[in-house]
Amino acid sequence: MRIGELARQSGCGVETIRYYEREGLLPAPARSAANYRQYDQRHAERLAFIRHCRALDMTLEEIRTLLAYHDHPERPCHEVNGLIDAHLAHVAARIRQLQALETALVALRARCNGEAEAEACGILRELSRPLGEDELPAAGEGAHLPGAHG
Amino acid sequence: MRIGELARQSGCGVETIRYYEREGLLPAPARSAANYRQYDQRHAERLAFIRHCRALDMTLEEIRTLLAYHDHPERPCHEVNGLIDAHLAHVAARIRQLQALETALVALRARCNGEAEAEACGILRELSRPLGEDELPAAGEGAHLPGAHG
DNA sequence: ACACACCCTGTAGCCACTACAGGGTCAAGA
DNA sequence: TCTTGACCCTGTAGTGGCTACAGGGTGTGT
Repeated sequence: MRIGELARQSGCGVETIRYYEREGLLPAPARSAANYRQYDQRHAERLAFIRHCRALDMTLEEIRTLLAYHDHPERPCHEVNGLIDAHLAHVAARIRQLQALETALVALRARCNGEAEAEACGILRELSRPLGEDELPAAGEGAHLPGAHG
Repeated sequence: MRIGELARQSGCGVETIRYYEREGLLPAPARSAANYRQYDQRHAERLAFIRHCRALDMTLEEIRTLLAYHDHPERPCHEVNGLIDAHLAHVAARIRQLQALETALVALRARCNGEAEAEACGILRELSRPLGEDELPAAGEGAHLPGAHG
C-alpha cells in the first residue's frame, strides 16, 4: 500500500506519516522502483497505535516509550502504568487550571454589558489591574499539556 | 527603569519583554546613551495588561485586539465582550475534551495492574486497537486552545 | 585593573505538525 | 501519442509563545 492509502486508512495526513518516519516512530518502509514508500499491515498497526496514543494527547516522547514496550513484549510493564498515571495527572491538573481560568473569565465577562465606550468598559479596566501574587499561575505551568488554544 | 527591573516587576523574562516589543504589543521605549531600553510607568502598565491576559490564556492576537480598545477609549466596547465570550467558549470546549480524555485514560489504566509482561499488558493491547470513527476526536480539534501538554 | 552583573542584537530551538516549492511517476482519456 | 490530473518524492520554512544561546558592549564595586 502507498502512503496515500495508509493516510486514508489511519485518518492522518501524508505529511504526518513522513514526519513520524523522520522521528523514528515508524520504521522506514520498502520502496518501489519509482521510490514510492510501500507499507504493509504491520506499518498500519503501528500507526494505529501511535494515533490512538495521540488521541489521548500523549507526546511523541511518551509514545516512543510505549512503543519500546510494544517492541519488547518480554519486559515487565509497570513503567507503562507509571506513564499512564503521570499522563493522567497532567490531564487532571490541566482541567483544574482551565476551570480556574473559566471562573476568572466568567467574572471578567460580568463586568461589562458591551454598551459602554472602551474607556468605561469594566473588562478593560479589570485587565489593566496588575496581577496579584497568587492570582492565576501562568497558563500551563507545571503540567506538560498545552493551554486553551489547541 | 531598565529591562531587568521591568522583568522583575512584571514577573516575566527579559527575553519575553523584547519578544513583545518585536511583536508590536509593547511600544519600543527610549534608549539610553549606551543603547539600553528605558521604560516608564506606562510601559509597566501595558505589560501588566498583557500578562493579565496571558494568565487568562488568551493568544497574543486576542491581546492585540484588546489593546486596540485600550488605545482607543472612545470606541464602543461590544467587540471586547464578544472576544471574551469566544475565548470562554474555547476554554469550556477544551475542558470538555480533556474530561473525555481523562475518562478514556482512567478506563485504559484499569486494564493492567503493572505486574504483567508487556506482551500481556492490557494497556498496550488496548492501544493497539485501531480507533473507532467516533472514538476521540484528534486532541485540540475545533478549539484553538492547546491540548494537555502546556 | 579586574570581576561580575547587566544590557545589546541575532539566531536557533521547542512541539507536532502543516504548507509549500520544485520536481518525478503513473493511469486514464482524447 | 499526448495530455491531464492524481499521486509521489525531497527539502525547507512556518505556526505560537516563548527560551536559550553566541558573541559582543556597558556599568558598578573593590
